[in-house]
Amino acid sequence: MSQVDALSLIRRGTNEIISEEELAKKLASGKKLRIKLGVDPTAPDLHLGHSVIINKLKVFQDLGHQIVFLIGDFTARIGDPSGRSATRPMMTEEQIMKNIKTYQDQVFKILDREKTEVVFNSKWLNALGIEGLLKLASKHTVAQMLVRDDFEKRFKADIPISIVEFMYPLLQAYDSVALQADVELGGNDQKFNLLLGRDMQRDAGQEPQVVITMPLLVGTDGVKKMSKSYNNYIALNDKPQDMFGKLMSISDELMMFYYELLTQENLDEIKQMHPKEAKMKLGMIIVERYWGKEAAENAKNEFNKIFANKDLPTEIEEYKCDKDKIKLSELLFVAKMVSSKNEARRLIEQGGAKVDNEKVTSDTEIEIKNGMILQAGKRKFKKIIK
RNA sequence: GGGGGUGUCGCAUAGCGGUCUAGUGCAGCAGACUGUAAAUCUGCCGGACUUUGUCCUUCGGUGGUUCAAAUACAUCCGCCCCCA
Repeated sequence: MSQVDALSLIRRGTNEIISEEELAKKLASGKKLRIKLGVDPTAPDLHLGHSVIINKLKVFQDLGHQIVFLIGDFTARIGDPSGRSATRPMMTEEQIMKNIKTYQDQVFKILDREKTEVVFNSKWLNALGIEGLLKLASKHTVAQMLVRDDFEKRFKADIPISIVEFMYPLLQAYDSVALQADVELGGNDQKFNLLLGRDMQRDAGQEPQVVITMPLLVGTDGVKKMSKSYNNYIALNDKPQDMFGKLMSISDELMMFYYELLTQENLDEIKQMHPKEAKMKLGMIIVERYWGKEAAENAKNEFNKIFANKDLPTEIEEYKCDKDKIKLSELLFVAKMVSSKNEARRLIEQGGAKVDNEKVTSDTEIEIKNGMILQAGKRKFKKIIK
């Protein structure tokens, strides 16, 4: 592949490349470049938002460069006290190890494991010691840190910023030095930290890394960035059907962004399609990527079955009930279809509860029949067995 | 170390002795409409029950004042600002 092609492939969907000339130069050197992505294993799973960057790593990997997947086990252990919430409880070693495992499982659905270098930043950060840390800190000023947009906003709004948060960018930048990264990828919100890596590498006498930022993927609500804490995310290990269903629930407008950031499809062609068809196709592409073609087909068929034809799902979770008669609200509650009996009563009053596809609008005692189907809202089903 | 603020239902805000389970917005849930879209509209949105009413539990923690406290007081904790 020519260098120009490679560059345009890399450029696709990116937010910013700092700088393109440097990247072109690095590519031209013919050297196998070291491409860094750092992730703190603070959440148990990755979602489509993360996958935007991982897909970009894949592009580099296919071009023959060395992917360095950095797991921030050290930084996770300290616990990033993000935003206004009080200090987050530190994560236990056990949690971190578990998260690391799932992270790897998910990342290697996209990347080639054999060709990926996995590193842990505790290796050099533990060795750094207080002296090393202070040395890093001494080269940077509070004013520099406050340049960072979110720090500045929070500072002005009198929202606390912990000292540890100030240290974070330093540690992340130091990771780049330790790894001698040629390129580092990150979300748009990481720009400051990534740039700091350049400075620190320069100080250390290294050639500064090229920084590539990717736009943040907007969550399924269509407003906020995709994040577990906003509960607007599609996890990479979501079941095929959930994944498909969540993708179908996004707005048409958002769908185009997803196409742009998550696929290689020709956007003009997609615009010609009926929105529903286009969304179906998107669902297929994404689900197939993580679960295979067969699972994707099944997810699509199941979707049509339940929502378009209003049929029952093929597989329904069972709940064993040993009573003969039970109040409907009670049953909904004990079968864990609602979180409280009041919620069950509300559901019933509003016509969201169905027994064997018959709407039940009063909370009466019902007879338990083996194999009867209980439905709460549009998407929750349980089969009651005796 | 001194001074001044502030802490309310998932989030943001209102309430500043009884009418407070607490108003509003966002989020969430259900229904209608649909393409399970989105937008819109309607209802709900602490828990329990012998359910049109009753009881229990919330306004950072604790303790007291009062017939009565989210509201006033004391104290502790967290956070912010100013001075040093």
